[in-house]
Amino acid sequence: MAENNSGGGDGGVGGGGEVSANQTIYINNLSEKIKLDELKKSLLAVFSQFGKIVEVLAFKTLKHKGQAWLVFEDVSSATKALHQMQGFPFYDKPMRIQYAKTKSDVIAKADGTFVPRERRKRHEEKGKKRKEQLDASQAGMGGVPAYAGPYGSAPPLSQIPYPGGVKLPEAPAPPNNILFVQNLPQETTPMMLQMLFCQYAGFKEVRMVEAKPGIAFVEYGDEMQSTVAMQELQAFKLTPQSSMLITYAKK
DNA sequence: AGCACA
Repeated sequence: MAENNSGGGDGGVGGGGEVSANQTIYINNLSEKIKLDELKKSLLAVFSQFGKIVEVLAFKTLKHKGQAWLVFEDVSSATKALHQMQGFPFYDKPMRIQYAKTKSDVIAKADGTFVPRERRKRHEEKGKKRKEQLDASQAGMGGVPAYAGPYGSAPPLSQIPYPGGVKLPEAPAPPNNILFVQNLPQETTPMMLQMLFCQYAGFKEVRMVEAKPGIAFVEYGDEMQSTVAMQELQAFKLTPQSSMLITYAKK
């Protein structure tokens, strides 16, 4: 009888340093040319499919550009996102995704373990090589009252309307009824795409471009309908190694 | 490359 490891390690042997599972994923190799606000909205748009997102953090400082933290409500969502979106071409650069090294403040505040940073920063110490088991993580935190609904006051980020797609700022196509699909595997046929896109209301037709393999146009009746299809199929994998990238077509 | 909490 095989015993499943319940929630513990997946068998992945990471190439780099290993970090344990976290509700927050750390993304780097992001384009640094994108405005922060757009970057965060686009990340939200593409990652909401994996579960509720509590917060998206990104910064412009030298040390932190090209990186973002995405806080999921559940670890399982973070795990799905990490595996499925690994290497996903985002603004023409493949995302590199890891679990964040530490718990996000918003999560710590929710579970009552939040410690203000001014105190944390002074806790740097060197020279101790001895291991000691000091994690009394179950110790009751007497001082901090935990709210019943910490997420209730947070804005429901995952419900923010889709901002306008994952696309380069120099090619800003306004929302319209035609979708531009990129990063399709070589073997994609119009029939495959039709099967996929015809599930959504207003579907009219799919056109592939023979001169340029890997892309397609999908037309809907109006932009509301194309937007729904875009949101549902964003990052859909026709093969395990390629996620499709959907934007609005340029007119 | 780079792990924070605007």
